[in-house]
Amino acid sequence: MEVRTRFAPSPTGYMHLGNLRSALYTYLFAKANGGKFILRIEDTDQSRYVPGAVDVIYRTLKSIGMQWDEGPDIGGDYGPYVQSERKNMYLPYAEQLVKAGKAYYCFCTEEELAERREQAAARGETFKYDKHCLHLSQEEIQRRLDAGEPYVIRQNVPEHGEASFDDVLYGHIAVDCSDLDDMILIKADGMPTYNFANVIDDHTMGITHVMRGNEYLSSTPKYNLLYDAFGWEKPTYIHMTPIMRDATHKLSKRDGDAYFEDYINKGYLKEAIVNYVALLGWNPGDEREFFTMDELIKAFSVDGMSKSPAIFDVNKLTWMNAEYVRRLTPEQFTEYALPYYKKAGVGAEHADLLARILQQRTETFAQIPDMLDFIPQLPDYDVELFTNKKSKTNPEIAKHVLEIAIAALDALPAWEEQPIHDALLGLAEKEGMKNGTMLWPVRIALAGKQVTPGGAIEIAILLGREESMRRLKVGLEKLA
RNA sequence: GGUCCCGUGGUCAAGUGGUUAAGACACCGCCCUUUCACGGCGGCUACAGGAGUUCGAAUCUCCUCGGGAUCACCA
Repeated sequence: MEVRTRFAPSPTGYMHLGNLRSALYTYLFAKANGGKFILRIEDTDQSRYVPGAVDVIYRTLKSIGMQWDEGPDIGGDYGPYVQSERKNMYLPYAEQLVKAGKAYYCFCTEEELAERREQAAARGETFKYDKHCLHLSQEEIQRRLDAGEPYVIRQNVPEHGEASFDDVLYGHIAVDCSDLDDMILIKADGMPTYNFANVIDDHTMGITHVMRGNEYLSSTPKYNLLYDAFGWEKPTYIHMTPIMRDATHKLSKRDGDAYFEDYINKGYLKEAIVNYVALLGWNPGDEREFFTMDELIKAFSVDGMSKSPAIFDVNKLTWMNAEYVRRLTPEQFTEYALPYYKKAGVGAEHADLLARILQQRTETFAQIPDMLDFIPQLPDYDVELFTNKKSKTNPEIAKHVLEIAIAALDALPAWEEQPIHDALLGLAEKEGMKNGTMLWPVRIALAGKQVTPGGAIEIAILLGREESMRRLKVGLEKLA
């Protein structure tokens, strides 16, 4: 039988990393088994409607290479794929259950329920619906229905016995039916509850493997009761762990860094995010850490999925992103970096050089403006910077170095890397000093900061002859 | 609170009765070096606790503790 999995997000306008990972595993599982990956939009809660939110889902999934085989935009044999367009499918199924005695009409109002719930709480008990309306006579039910009284349809959970299901990861999970509540299937407005809609949708769409968040672990036995009531074949269940912010909290929107978009905006590469997230809660069984989408499909297996939640470590994501950045071609690097050069006020005329010095030290592209901040304007720096033990420099030595460096550079016919390099290093040799002793003061004078991407020579090129000479002289003045 | 799930270093994790308990990130040190970074080498740190079963337990069982989920006419 062909494997069919589904990703069923609510359109909120953002792609939560936890959802992204669930979608990814769901996709990988389908593809690893030669199956189909279906996209279903769960938009029944119109109060949460966000314009354009569905497009965010489409765009994000597509951009990371997760193409669905059936979905709202491309159709398929099991449509419609938007839940709000399926809304009149559910009631008949519920009525079928009522006829079979597996569900029943309930006329208890929300107010009554709330009151009984309060009373139960006062006694320190957990409220459970008492099947009051199950015992209504056929005549009374019909009379109240005819009278147009509002009603819901509830699942009739057996009073005794066991409800259970088998999860690929968690194994056999069983609960006593007496612990289960008669959950509402159809609401007073005629719409299905999420739980019911899910069962119906998954079955009618031929979903063979239901992969979803861990939070459904405790309600799944009830779902299986429904499958049994219908006489349907149950899907295989695979419940997935959440991504955590720390040991006790899920990654949530309140943290401001729970969304895929957050990281894109911070200058992370989408491939790195996907790669990292894939490894949070799954491992390939070998030492590999870097995967393209195709490689993930080949390597993916449920065996590698973790049963315990994983804490999101931005440190490791950043490391992985840096690895991806280094693997870019210089041209690709420049393409990504360009907006950040602009932000820094740095032109792209030395793009090759910039890529050469920046690529090895860029963890996220958002770091670039800070790294280049000294280029548009010389920072106001302290002479203390000319002192460096390892390079064996101090203000006195620096003064001498700058004097001879200015003379030597001034005499250069061309402002190019090789001549500058030869001039400066030649000078160091002639003076009998370490290269560092020669180059430290020059770099400090050129950049006005202690840490720079690239060395004195690269910076001289980036600044150009005129600005470089000016800055060297400013440095000399500071030392006078 | 009831029910269910989870528990190997700071983090991700390998491990399925016999291992010096992998590896990666982070951290620390050294080397390289034109600062930083990259790169190379090395180091630190873990089986939640307790009973059992067994010749032998991170691995099996039970209890305790810790954490999470769920108990809606929300999805």
